[in-house]
Amino acid sequence: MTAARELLSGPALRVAPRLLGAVLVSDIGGASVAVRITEVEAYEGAADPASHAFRGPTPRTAVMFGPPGGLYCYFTYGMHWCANVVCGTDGVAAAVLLRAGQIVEGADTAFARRPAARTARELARGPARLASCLALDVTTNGVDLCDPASPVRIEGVRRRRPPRVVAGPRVGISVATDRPRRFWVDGDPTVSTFKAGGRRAGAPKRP
DNA sequence: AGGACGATTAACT
DNA sequence: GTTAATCGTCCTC
Repeated sequence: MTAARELLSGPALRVAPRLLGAVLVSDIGGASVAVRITEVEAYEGAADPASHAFRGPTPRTAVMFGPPGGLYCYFTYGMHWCANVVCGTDGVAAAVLLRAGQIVEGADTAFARRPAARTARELARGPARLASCLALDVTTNGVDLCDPASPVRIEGVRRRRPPRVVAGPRVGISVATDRPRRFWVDGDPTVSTFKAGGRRAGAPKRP
């Protein structure tokens, strides 16, 4: 196994903070776009009711049950794609959702793919925005991020989490809030706005 | 075969 | 602060 894949293998809670600062590179449609990851979320498999893999493997979640280093892309809300890095080993479904990042290469292409973006910092601020900047969709589902021949690759995965990492609750999730599973680079302007527990910013749910 | 809903975003008031 | 857009997936007949 390659060193990079080794670093991507293991429980999502351990791999997730490691991805902060790593760079995802996409070579699609003749253009190269790269994003430095600034915000992620950990999704475990059977033990995590918020995970797509919670109810066992399906055609959609097959990649999540595959080898670590895979790219799991899924379609949501009838219009958006989001992307995960698969990290589970031995048939255990686990993945890290890529929530936000800073475009470090191919900004012109990213702007062309995201006409609504007015500034560079909002290009990849949010999981669906990040995916669209890199043209991640059904055609990239399951690609091996550790294969130099892949159209999408990951570089610079660290052995330990970088400095200034903060943890908190996942976004858009109202179950399994027992512990923080979202990690981001503190103070980074590309990190998405915080929305806890399945509702928009505001007071926590009261019984 | 039918229907509810979502790991979201953009555009509103 | 609120809400529409829009459709694949999965659960329930």
